[in-house]
Amino acid sequence: MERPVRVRFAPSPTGPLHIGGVRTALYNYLFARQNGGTMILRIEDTDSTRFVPGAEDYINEALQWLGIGIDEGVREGGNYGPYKQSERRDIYRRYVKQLLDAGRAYIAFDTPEELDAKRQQVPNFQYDASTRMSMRNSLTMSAEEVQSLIDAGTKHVVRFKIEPDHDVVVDDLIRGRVTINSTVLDDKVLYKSADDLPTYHLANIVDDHLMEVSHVIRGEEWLPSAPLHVLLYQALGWEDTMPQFAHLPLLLKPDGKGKLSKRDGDRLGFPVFPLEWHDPKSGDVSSGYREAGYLPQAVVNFLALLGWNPGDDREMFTLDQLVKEFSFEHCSKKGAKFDYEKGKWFNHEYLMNMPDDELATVFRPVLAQHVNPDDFDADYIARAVGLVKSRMNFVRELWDQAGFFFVAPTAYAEKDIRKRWKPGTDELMRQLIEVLQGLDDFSSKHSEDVVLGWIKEHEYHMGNVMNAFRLTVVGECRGPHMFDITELLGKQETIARIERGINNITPIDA
RNA sequence: GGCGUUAUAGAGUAACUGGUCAACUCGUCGCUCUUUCAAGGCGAAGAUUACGGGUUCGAGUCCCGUUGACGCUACCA
Repeated sequence: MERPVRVRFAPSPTGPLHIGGVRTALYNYLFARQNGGTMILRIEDTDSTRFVPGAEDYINEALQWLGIGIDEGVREGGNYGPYKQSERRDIYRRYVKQLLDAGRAYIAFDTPEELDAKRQQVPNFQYDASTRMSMRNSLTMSAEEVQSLIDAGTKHVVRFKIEPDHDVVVDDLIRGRVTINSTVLDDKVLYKSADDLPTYHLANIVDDHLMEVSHVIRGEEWLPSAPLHVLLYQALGWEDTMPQFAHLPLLLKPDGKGKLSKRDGDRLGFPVFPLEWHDPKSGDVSSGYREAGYLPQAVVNFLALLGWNPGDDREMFTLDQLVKEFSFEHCSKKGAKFDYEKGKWFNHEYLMNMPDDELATVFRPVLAQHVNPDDFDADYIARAVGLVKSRMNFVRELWDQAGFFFVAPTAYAEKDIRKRWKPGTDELMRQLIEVLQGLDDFSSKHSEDVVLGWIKEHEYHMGNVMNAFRLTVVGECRGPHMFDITELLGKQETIARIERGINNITPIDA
């Protein structure tokens, strides 16, 4: 009964991959890797009306960025292709015919308009055993009549014929045994007339069977249709190899109610997509985690913990560690409100723990927006970044914190001038230049000793001197340890900045 | 409306098959370090475990009911 583990992530190319979809992909990947199994990427493009160009590439790029590797798919190939549903029409037709021949499905001629009208006049109308005999279908018409309509090119769909009053059981790896009575299920359309393609339900079951999928790991929104899928497996005679199901809790809006959506990102100011997305139709741009300065490891770690836990207090995990630790037993059943603040914290942690030279590499593109990075030594950039990394959550914020290492201040914070630059401060700074000028060793430790000694000797006010000093060098009163800054800047540049400050800063009367 | 899922501090989660003051992280607030801003360290506030019954010596953990939330209810996935 033990089958090789084969799982699939099966998104629709109807837009950018949603962050909730990313998590589903991640869990599939973790489970596959953990069991030495295969991760399949199947493109479910059976809704031709919602197809969005570029969406498929986006999915591939996003998964790649996050390190979620695919073993079989449109790009990767494999022995179970094609991996795009629109290229599997003939396969689906074969099984629709099988169902039709076996009397498990039937042809229906009711138009969408007729169905709408029916739903208008009959409250809670459902196309099922109780109503199907009053509709226009192959169950209520003669074979000749049906054939002639088909020959005349009349649009029609194929519906699954559900026998009422059967308890359908779904054994879910996360939720346990779920039982639904077949009476509440409707005769789902399996094959659409509109675009000559199957619906999700049929395509899904056929593909999962043919691709020998062992575990279906998907969002909770599919739980209500899982019984239908079980019935389909039975009708097709595939019950013995039916995959095991695991329905994941949904990602909810951080504040209010409902599923996390694209709009929440716009409204609350955080990305809900892994990568930036330019909508080809509307031209709208949606922000992405990558562009916002997130590290893929941080996004993966953050997402993994939304709906799963290791069973203890640990929360920092690499992808490989997650592969080892993941389990359905520790998946939560409750929808998780999207906690963006915690996401920021994860990114902060990852950034903090990154070696300075690596951080400098990620920072380079941001730096290039302001100066030419080649004008600076790689080591210089790394050290500058290392000094400020504790005070940011995103790579782009590195410029706000470390910009003064690359461009001398041209403006000075008014608030700080008001507080720290009094009449006479310029004279103090001239003396400071003298002191610094005399230093042969400009290291942080040594210059600190000397300058502090000088301040004590003259009984100057420590805060006033140091902050005025900082003002000339940084442009405002914030940043890392003062002498770490001057060590990196060097003697010449430090003194030049003090001089510039003396010439450009004038006291503001309170 | 129907069906299903679900319910532990503001948020994410712990608490093995019922047994010490319900734990951890994020966030919030305070203190500390410091020449500044962070980080770090220390600490605080915050939960009658949705509500109501029951079983039991004992229930967040078991049973019944109620309510809320979420999902599905398309020729969308």
